[in-house]
Amino acid sequence: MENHRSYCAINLGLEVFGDKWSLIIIRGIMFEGKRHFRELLQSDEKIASNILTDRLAMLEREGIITKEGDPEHKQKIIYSLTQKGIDLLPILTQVVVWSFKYMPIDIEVNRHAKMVAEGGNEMQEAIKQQLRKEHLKS
Amino acid sequence: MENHRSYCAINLGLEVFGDKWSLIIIRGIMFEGKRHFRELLQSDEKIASNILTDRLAMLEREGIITKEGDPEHKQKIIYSLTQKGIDLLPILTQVVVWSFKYMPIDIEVNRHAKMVAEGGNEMQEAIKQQLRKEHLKS
DNA sequence: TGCAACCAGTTGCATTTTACAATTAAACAT
DNA sequence: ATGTTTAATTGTAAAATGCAACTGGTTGCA
Repeated sequence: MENHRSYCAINLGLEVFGDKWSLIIIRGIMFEGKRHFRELLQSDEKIASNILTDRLAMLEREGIITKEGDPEHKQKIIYSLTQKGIDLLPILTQVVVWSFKYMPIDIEVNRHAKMVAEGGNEMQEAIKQQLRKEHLKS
Repeated sequence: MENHRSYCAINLGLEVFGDKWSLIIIRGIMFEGKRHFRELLQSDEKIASNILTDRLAMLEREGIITKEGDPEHKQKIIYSLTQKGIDLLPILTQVVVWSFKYMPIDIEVNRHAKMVAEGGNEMQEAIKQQLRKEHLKS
């Protein structure tokens, strides 16, 4: 049996990704095409390798990502999003929209984010479809 | 000068509300009509009073809430959302939508959340308008 | 075959944050 | 006057995070 702080919808979501790193990792996989540990380690925010290990395990446990060996490179591991992970896109998108309105955004650094934020629902659906193609094996 | 981990839009948002408590507090003010310290302390998730104090100060510093003395009760303090705080509604809404799809939601506990999640854009606009009326003095 | 570089972590330890419980000072109600 | 309510504060233990070094295997290349 799992132990939740409460069964409020907002809380249940926050229990999974309500921390400083989880959505940063999802961003890397979702928007920056990162699929390997080493790539995710290289973010501007400088996540520590033990924290990255911990969060990847948690995200896998929660069914948001999957891991598998890279058939081309026996020492590499490929991280993929599940549908549950892909469905975090609307949350990420709204974070971007809010930050564009209120935070000191570097427009150059956030070209792609700006596109997502301004692209509306059709842009999101296009991205989701692309992600399904690249991440879901079925 | 502020010290940001990075100037990525997603990161800048997470630096403000990317933790286990900030959005729980916003939820209390936004959806449960809580305006006093004591009310916010009474959530199901049982936030500790020192953490609540800390987060309220942070949210005020970030311009997401304001505090003012209650004219009716000199020992009470009223917490209000700013427009920046009200604009967190779409993020909260998407968290609710995601949790309804993937987490073990207690439907009874989340009647209001379900309404928000299913209400679409017009529902959100109605809520925003109501919040502006109750929280913004202008 | 030998060797350096690469990969996904792991380990140990210091620092920071959070949790928990008790306490406080001012304001208020009776 | 006295007890209650309010928004906190304080002290301390526990947990999470940050940091740097290290590991055991893999790969590319000479």
